[in-house]
Amino acid sequence: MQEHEYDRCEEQCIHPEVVESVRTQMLGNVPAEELAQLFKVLGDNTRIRILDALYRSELCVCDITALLGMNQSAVSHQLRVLRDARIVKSRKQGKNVLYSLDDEHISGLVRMGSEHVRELKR
Amino acid sequence: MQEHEYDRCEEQCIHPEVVESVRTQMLGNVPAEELAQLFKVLGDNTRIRILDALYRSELCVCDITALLGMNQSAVSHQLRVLRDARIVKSRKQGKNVLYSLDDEHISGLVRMGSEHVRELKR
DNA sequence: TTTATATATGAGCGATCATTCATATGATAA
DNA sequence: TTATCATATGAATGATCGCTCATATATAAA
Repeated sequence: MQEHEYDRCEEQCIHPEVVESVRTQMLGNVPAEELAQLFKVLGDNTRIRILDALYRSELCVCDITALLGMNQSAVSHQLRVLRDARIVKSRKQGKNVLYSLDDEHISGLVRMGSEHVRELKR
Repeated sequence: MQEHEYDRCEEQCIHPEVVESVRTQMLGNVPAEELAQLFKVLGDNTRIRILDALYRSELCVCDITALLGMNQSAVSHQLRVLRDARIVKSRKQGKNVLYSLDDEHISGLVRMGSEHVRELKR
């Protein structure tokens, strides 16, 4: 018996059956990467504050800039990241560009995340 | 009338009433930062794959290492990040350390995020 | 005890990213 | 047209972050 070999972590890991079973159930590489990418976009303080604001109302860039108290260029750069991820959408109105949330899943994610954060406090 | 001043974007922004109303509703700085921090932790391919695996079964470090096909040190470093964020918990069993999800909100977030990603495909 | 194995961790490196500055674009007003 | 204003964007920079390598700790077996 080469049970010695089967127990080596480097090659076979400790629980080969469990590992094989989990492997067949797991997300593919592409969906996992896309999911990570979505969370990465949500994982920034400035972008969260923008989404929190847009959750309350459609806003133009300079309203957002005033709300966050930061540089207009920085806000526009982050809006572009959110737009590219199709988390927000925009429409033009005269000289202004009005932004709003693009998807109801996003407010759901923010709400559920907030709940988790609140839980941790206790 | 100094409407000129009130319309300047730099100081007053375009829609002062909307901005004031939104400002009173928004998350405080601390909760917003905590929320961003949570999403930041979820926003990495390796960590998403670990959570996806742990969602299926409690696993020891070397099972996870085998599943992801990567270096044990890298896995341990990411497990520490997840543990610090209280997204996973661990228990010792002999020489092994078994990891599992710490909170039901996390699987909810992953499920909702996956839905969003799936929506975008269409 | 000594040896082997599972996991954790610090330092260093390269890559990514958020912000700033300067400037470009696009639209309105004069 | 020209001037002004709202927004977008490229380049540069400093900070953050994930991975690797080496090593430390801890448990179990010999």
